[in-house]
Amino acid sequence: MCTYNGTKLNLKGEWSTCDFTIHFDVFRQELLKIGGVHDAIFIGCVQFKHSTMKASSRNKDHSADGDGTGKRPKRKCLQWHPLLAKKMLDFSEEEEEDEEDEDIDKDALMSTEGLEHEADETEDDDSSEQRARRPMNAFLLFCKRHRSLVRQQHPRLDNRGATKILADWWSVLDPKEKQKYTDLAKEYKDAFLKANPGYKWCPTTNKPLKSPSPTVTTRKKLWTFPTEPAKEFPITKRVVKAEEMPQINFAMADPTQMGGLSMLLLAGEHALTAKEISSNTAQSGTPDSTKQCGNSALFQLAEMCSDRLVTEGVQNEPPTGTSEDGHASEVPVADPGLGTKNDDDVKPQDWNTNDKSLSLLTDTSVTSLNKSEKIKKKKKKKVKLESTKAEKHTVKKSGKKRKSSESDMESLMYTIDAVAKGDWGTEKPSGSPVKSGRCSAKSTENLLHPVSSPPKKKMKPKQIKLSTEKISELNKHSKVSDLEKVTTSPVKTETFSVTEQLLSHNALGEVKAENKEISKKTEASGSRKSERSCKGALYKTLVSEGMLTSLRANVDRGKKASGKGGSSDHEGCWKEEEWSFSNVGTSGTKKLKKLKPKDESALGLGNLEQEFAKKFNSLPQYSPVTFDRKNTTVTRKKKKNRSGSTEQQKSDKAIVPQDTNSEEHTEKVDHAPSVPSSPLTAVSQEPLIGSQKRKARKTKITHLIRTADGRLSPAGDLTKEKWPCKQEKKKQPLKTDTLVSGVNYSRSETEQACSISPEVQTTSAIPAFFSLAALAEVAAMENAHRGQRAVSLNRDGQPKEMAQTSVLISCADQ
DNA sequence: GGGAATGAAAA
DNA sequence: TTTTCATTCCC
Repeated sequence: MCTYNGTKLNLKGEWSTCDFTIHFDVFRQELLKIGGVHDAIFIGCVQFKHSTMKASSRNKDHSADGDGTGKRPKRKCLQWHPLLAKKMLDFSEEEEEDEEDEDIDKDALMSTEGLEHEADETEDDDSSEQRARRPMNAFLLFCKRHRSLVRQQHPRLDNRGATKILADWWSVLDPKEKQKYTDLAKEYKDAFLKANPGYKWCPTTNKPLKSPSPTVTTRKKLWTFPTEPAKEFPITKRVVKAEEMPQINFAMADPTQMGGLSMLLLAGEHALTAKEISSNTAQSGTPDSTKQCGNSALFQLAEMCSDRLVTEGVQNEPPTGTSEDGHASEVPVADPGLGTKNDDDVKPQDWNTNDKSLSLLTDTSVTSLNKSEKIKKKKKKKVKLESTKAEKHTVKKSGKKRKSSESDMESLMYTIDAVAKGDWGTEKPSGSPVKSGRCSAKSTENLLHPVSSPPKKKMKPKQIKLSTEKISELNKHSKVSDLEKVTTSPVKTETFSVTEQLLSHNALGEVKAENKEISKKTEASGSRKSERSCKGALYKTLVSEGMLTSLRANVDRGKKASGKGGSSDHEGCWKEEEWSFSNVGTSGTKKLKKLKPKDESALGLGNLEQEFAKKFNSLPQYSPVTFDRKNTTVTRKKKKNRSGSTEQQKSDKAIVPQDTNSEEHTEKVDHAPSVPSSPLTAVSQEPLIGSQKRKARKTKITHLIRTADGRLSPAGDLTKEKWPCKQEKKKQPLKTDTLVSGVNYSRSETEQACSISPEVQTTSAIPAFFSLAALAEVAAMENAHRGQRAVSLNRDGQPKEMAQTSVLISCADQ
């Protein structure tokens, strides 16, 4: 939640989870210090959250009552991504180098808590919300990878049922295959632990502590920096501040949360360095930090924005006098130094710096007051309530904003709000219902953005305005204009074009129309929007992206749903969803849609993240058919107790349709040679683990199990039978069945790229890729044209680059 | 917000 | 041995 001049914005992020409270003034100050880079980051952060998150701005009242209009925010905890580990490392390194510079900031910013947290490391028990999420275990990885398949196969099945099936599959899975998942899980875990040294799975019982300020949700920094010099710094100031302003908890975007953004940036950097460095340097005529190096346009933009903020931002006074002011004065507004730093190393450096700066801010900024975190549940509830309220109030706000010449911050806030809400678009004036724009997507979309209801609209138009204005203004303004022009305009167009293709025509059309209108309006209102325009453009793009993403998800869902209702699985089978990769650790942070084999760009990205993504993707994905058959034949016996019903369903349906599908898709999928012919081989001997026992206990109660002949028979005691069953399985060479259908769907990237079934392409593939690509482009802000062409032109069906970039960017999806 | 699964880690 | 929590998302 952001608090700005009494207005609170509630940002909920699916992937990011955290609800954080930001005091905007503080934030601004921080930005100034940092030199604006953070601004961009912040934006990005918001953006990423946006897709699933909805934010609403509303008046302070916490007391919202909730109505659970929408779905609850899915996660509260930050998700951990392997990439974070790396980032952490980088950060630490840099930090040491830069210590001097940062020391000051740290002192200023550091809060005692922050220190404590550092010591504690990521796991702050206090703020349960902020805790990094546990890395997924092997089974979860398996579930994640196969759930979609299960769901496709059994559209009517709810998640529970799907989970059961997955469990069945898992139980049947060949140990070797399992091992793959186990290994990856371990790898994730290791990386996670590395990143979060002190992490404890079970938060200490601290929870009971209720924070003094119940309502405020404080965000703690989740991640720990391995080497934190800063700890030593006194933070008294901060503390005082916090005390003074209990409400104002300032939390900057942290790397963890920013995952998406960071990715974005990284992608941008990469792209830039790879292709455009020369051009950029030429363009960036500005003496400032940006030039020399091939900073990404995004950064430049950020800086520019920050500068303006500095000048203009002064207008907005921090409501409460905080130490920040002093700091602000102390620190040069836009610190060239930072810029230079960033500039020096194009890729990694920028990244690191950004992270670093962010991290600093976060650490320091995080206020302790609210430490006592509420239990997640409570928080969630709160969030919901708040969000709902926010929505309600949204209208008011919008009205306000437009009227007065808002400060940049306001505009920013609006934008954020809009983004958070997911209002991309439809612009209708606040009063009018949004429907038209969203209509197409809406059916499904509701699921994703339940909260966002009517009020959303506002933001979007505004953003659009900004973008348009920006462009125009840029033209006027000499400074950044060149750069921006290049970057922004293309971005815009790009977005739209992409959008059009992907999105429903209606929505697009409306959007465009709105844009035009908005642009007009904007011009009229005019004035200082240039900076905003920059932001706006960025936001807009982001928003668009988010929209695309959400739409895509919705579409998929819709298809599924439709599939459920009537048609069988054709649609669903083996769609992109199946292919989609979500970072294991991150949960939602990114989805890797088909990775293209080897893209240059991809290579650039090739960080841990990619590696992990690849690994995850490379995990064998087994055809449901295989399982089904197996289950029907072999497994049945085994399964004994377990959900007989589910199995039955499974077995019944699956085989026929699935086969067709599977075969169709077989093309794209490669049969992993390495993989044993039948992944499903019975698990020979696993000792029962706790969970198994637990399961056994439950199941013990009795379930119907299928016999080999397909009859249902009462299951015996699970524990006892379990072994025998498995043994049988094993021995019974399922292989015949399995082998036939038992194609192991492990999709190698190359394969995916090369062979994509026509269905896939037509149905789902396109939209997803484009959106991702578009976003990437935007992020880079570099040559929109470059990315586009590459993507669009790329023939294989899906632009490889796009895919990769998409992965990075589309954290929010779903 | 519960639930459905498995599993790792902690209590 | 039992809890927590990681994933997903319908109910």
